[in-house]
Amino acid sequence: MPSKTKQRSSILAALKNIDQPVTPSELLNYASINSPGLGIATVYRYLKRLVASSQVRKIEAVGVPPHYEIIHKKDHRHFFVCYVCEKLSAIKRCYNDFKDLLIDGYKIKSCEVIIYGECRECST
Amino acid sequence: MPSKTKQRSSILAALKNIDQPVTPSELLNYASINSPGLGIATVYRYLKRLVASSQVRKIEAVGVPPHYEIIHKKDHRHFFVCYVCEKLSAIKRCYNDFKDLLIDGYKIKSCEVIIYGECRECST
DNA sequence: TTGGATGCAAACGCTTTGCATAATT
DNA sequence: AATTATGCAAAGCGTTTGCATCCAA
Repeated sequence: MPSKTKQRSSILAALKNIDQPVTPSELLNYASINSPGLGIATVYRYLKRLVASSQVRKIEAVGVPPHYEIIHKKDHRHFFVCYVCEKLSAIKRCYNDFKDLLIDGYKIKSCEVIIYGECRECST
Repeated sequence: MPSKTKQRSSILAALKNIDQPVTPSELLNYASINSPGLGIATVYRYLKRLVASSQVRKIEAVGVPPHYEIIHKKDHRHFFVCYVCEKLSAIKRCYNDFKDLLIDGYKIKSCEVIIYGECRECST
């Protein structure tokens, strides 16, 4: 079953199943269930393609490693980083556009909002 | 003049003079003018302290290396990344808070907005 | 048979750390 | 004298790349 050419579909399926930001190594672990022997290089190579083709979003936040997640529509999302448990999570989809932030002559392609604080579990 | 213990003041002065997001190596170059022989390790070590003490903000955006900048008040800023020239810049200070994004039980400490697109120079 | 996909290991670049030295108190 | 700061070089770590192999068309 783990034919050597079905690695990409395992990676993509993993991304869709998780539907939350994940790190490359987390993705490797998850996708390896269906694709034993999958290499980290393949994960990185495919993620790069997916980002380039706007199927996947790369999220870089302070204090946590880069995360990746499936893009559903032309949405953007807000992310939350807890500085106690150091976890990154998507907090909601948001269809607001940020035209009020527009500056003359600048063309907005996408927008990323990252909120840092303390999550519910760590607040109590 | 370049006594071995005035390195930190050179680094801090450079950050204040620039007053724009810079990479560690850019900061090294700039601070080295007043502190020849300054090492990159000292820059990283001091930046870490400054971030920990909330004097400096670290900005991580997709496609560009991490940048650092002086924090002026309890402001937050919006950043713009041009995907053509691949430069990151601060576009304005913003004193809005993001209470509308608040979720029950979450405590917001800070918020970062990064806009990706095409800058004025690259649009023309 | 030709081109793309993959795993492995080496290479890479940024960041951190160990250690000896030097400055500060 | 003890503590802290520094430069250098080595180590770390995540990511990329070269290359031989494997698979698909």
